[in-house]
Amino acid sequence: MQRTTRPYHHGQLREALVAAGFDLARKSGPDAVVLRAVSRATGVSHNAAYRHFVDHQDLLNAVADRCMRELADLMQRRVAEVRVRDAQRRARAEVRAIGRAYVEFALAEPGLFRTAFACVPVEGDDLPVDRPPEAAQPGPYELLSGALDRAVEVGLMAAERRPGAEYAAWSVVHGLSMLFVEGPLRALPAAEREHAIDIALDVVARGL
Amino acid sequence: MQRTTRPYHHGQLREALVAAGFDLARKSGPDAVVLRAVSRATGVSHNAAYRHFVDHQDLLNAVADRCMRELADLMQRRVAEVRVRDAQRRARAEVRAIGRAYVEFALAEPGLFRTAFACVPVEGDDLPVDRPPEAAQPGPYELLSGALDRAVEVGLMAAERRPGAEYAAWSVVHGLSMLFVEGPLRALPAAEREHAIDIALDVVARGL
DNA sequence: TGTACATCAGTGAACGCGCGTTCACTGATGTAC
DNA sequence: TGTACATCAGTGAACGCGCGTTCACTGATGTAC
Repeated sequence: MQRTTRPYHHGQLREALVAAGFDLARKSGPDAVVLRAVSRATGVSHNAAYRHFVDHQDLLNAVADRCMRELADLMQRRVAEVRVRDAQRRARAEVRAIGRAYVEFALAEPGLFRTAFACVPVEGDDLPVDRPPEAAQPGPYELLSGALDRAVEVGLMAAERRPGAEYAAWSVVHGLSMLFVEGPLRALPAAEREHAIDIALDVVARGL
Repeated sequence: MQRTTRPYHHGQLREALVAAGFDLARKSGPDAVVLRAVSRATGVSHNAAYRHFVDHQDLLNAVADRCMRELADLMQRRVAEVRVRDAQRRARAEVRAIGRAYVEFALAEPGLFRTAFACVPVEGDDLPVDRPPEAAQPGPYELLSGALDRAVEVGLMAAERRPGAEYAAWSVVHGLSMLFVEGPLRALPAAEREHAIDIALDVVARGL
């Protein structure tokens, strides 16, 4: 791939720009994902990007999408690691793994986490145009909903408790993440932080 | 106060600048609280502010403090409105009022809410220097902790559940606020949103 | 009561920065004949 | 197989913007004598 003399036509410029934006987001959060810096990092003039994105916002959306996908990937990986036989205990472990993965991601990759939520297309809104390939992959919300559905199927959770449960679960992990990543709890010692996360997840698990 | 010819010395410039910043924050969030706009709104040259703040950051901190105080005020007002005799039910209603007030504030004043958390001094960190007058007033965290303490005193909540309970409660309301104010749920219809809030608060109440 | 003077609280012009965006352009590529 | 030409994907210079911050300054105020 890496040639000594880069050809005039890059060939994968869009992907390269998004990747560069992703790196910038990881290091410094959403505000660092600016057109000029992204072009600079890709080694391309700063308006080449306009061949692939209509806008700065358009680029930021693409980067945010990738951050969101990264979060979903971690959640799926953590769910796949669950090694429990008993169906009910398994369902419980999976929901918990999803919640923990959410917070784990936020703490391990604050820049990506903040970028993922910096400029998301609104949930449930009709997507702008055709984007079937990546829309097919389940996002964090779908993963959580699926896990809760399984908890009901398996008898772990009462069916009448199911509607709206995802909002409660999502809120706790999102709140924990925000408070620890960029909120007033960001300086809490790691041990105390882990304890707080455990307690919060317990409370929700008990409430559901 | 309002004289036709403003005297050269403003007299209350610091307060006036913070007030202008507060208005800007209310309308357009933390990013709108910039030195020049604040000075402009106050009718003063854009570096007069340097007589009262060392920095742009310093000004933003002062505005954020005021936003946080506004949030705490609403919480206190909502708690004061609770009209329940029975001690246990009262404690429960107060905790709930605090949680609801938090989300209510975020939804009614998204700009102030975001500003309050845009650049908060870290919780538990030793405050920069001498600021005894406003440090005396209880912040949102203190109000919540107090309400939970009362729930234990009154026998509503088991004492062994108390440690860390504020993290769980805070996380839910903060998560709800973030998801609805600037997160992926910001376009949820109001009715569904209220329902989601109720359910999430129920879940936590049951879990505690 | 008057006055010199230090100090405080503003002003106005200017600097440099990085940004998004637009313009006219050039180099590379694909395709119809 | 060759060639004209439309189209695509980059370049480089420039514009205008608003910002934070600094500089030398001036007007107002308080205080020692």
